[in-house]
Amino acid sequence: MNKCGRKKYIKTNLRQMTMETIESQQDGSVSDSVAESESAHMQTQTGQNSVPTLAQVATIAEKDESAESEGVIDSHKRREILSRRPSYRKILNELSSDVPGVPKIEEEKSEEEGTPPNIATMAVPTSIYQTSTGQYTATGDMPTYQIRAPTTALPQGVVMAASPGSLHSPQQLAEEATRKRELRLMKNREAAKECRRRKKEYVKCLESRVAVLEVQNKKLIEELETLKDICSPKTD
DNA sequence: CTGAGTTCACGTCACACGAG
DNA sequence: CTCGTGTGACGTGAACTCAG
Repeated sequence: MNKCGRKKYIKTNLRQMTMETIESQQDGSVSDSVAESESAHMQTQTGQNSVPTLAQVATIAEKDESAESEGVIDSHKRREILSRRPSYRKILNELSSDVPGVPKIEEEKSEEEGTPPNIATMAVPTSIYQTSTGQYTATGDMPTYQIRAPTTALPQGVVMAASPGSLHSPQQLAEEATRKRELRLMKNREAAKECRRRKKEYVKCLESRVAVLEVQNKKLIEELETLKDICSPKTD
């Protein structure tokens, strides 16, 4: 518990710092160009994933003090700023159109398994699911939509759609609402997993691109030095 | 060994955005 | 306009590392 508290403290402050950086970058001119957005986006990414150094943490602590004196900063405003950035997939796909070496992130859905596309999100989970209300396994206290859903490729929403005419009593309506919510949560769960996978892929792509560009840069510098040597007058 | 710090993966919520 | 999807943000737990 304390662990988490501390961790949250650091994480939250780091995030805040990152956001402040973004805000200061975009200050006055909310970026409408892709390039600007990209840089801001990248900062967030690295900010989120990198480890704060001691100095950073110290800075964070200082910032936190001032932040406390200011009170709670409008998180909605930050959200707005952050959410206007293009998704990393868009960025990468734009990059890939410019740079041939950069692969696109497509909705391949691991086609090597040869599974129909609509099965991907529907793969009936055999592992334990965790919800905010507790845990339930595939064999245990499963949500109704999983129990009833046959293992077909049909989306569960379709499978479980109750005939509209049969939903009259408040209880049935409540059940339907719960079922819809569970379904949405399950889909979102899967979507989040897929999203993280793509994000990792995206980061790897960027890292490899950096490596390539560094090599390229090094070569160009060497070439420049060589040319300088050739062109420079050999007096002395 | 233990506590603190870090990293990673996950589930959920909120929201933007595109399709119909 | 509504709905479904993608993704950033957030909170959490587990696993790992490391200094004392």
